[in-house]
Amino acid sequence: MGFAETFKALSDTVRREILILLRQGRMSAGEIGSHFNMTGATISYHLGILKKADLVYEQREKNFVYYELNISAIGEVMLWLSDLKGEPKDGKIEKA
Amino acid sequence: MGFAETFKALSDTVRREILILLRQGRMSAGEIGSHFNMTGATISYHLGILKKADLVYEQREKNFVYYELNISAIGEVMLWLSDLKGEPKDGKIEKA
DNA sequence: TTGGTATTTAGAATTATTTCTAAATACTAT
DNA sequence: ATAGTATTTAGAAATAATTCTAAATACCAA
Repeated sequence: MGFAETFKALSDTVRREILILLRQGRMSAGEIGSHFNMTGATISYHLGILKKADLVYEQREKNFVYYELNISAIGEVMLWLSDLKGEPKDGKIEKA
Repeated sequence: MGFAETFKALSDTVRREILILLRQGRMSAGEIGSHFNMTGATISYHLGILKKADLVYEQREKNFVYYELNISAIGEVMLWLSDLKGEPKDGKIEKA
């Protein structure tokens, strides 16, 4: 999975807003873009980063591309954080 | 708090490794640096970013600066993620 | 096929991030 | 006060990220 990619994806405000939009359900690239004051090319760039981070996946239908939240990837990030919060365990090896 | 700053801080591998080191308890800047193959100046730069993101706080003693995890900031990130996932915020679980 | 809509890719400009060296600051101890 | 240790700051170089315009791809409909 790669936490670097995942946290990097989450570190951009536009991308976090895209994820929040997708809480309501899947949405086409165009509809996502209509919520922002940026070109479709830029939105496509951000969607690509979210997809590479596995935070969303896409479904192609007709000539639309729909994006949807990948809940389980979010769960993995939460696990990493909860482990960070947890009590120190001797000898435990952590992956960054 | 600012999630942009927080996720940006978490998006760098060195900084995530620093946080994992700090699970064991507070550590001076120098000791943190000794775990990495980078100059003290670079470590200081990363510590500054973690501090601005509120992920760590510092305690000055003698001529050492100790850094410590800020657990509650990690909790806030987890809340944001759990909200994205659509989980109930309390223990309240609604059943039909 | 031709044209239209949806989306992505390529390339370039701008800005941000990471890292270093060198210098500065802060504190300790003699 | 002087020297020594710990850490940060400043400035510069290299790399990465974000955004745009223009062009390309993909798919549908007549």
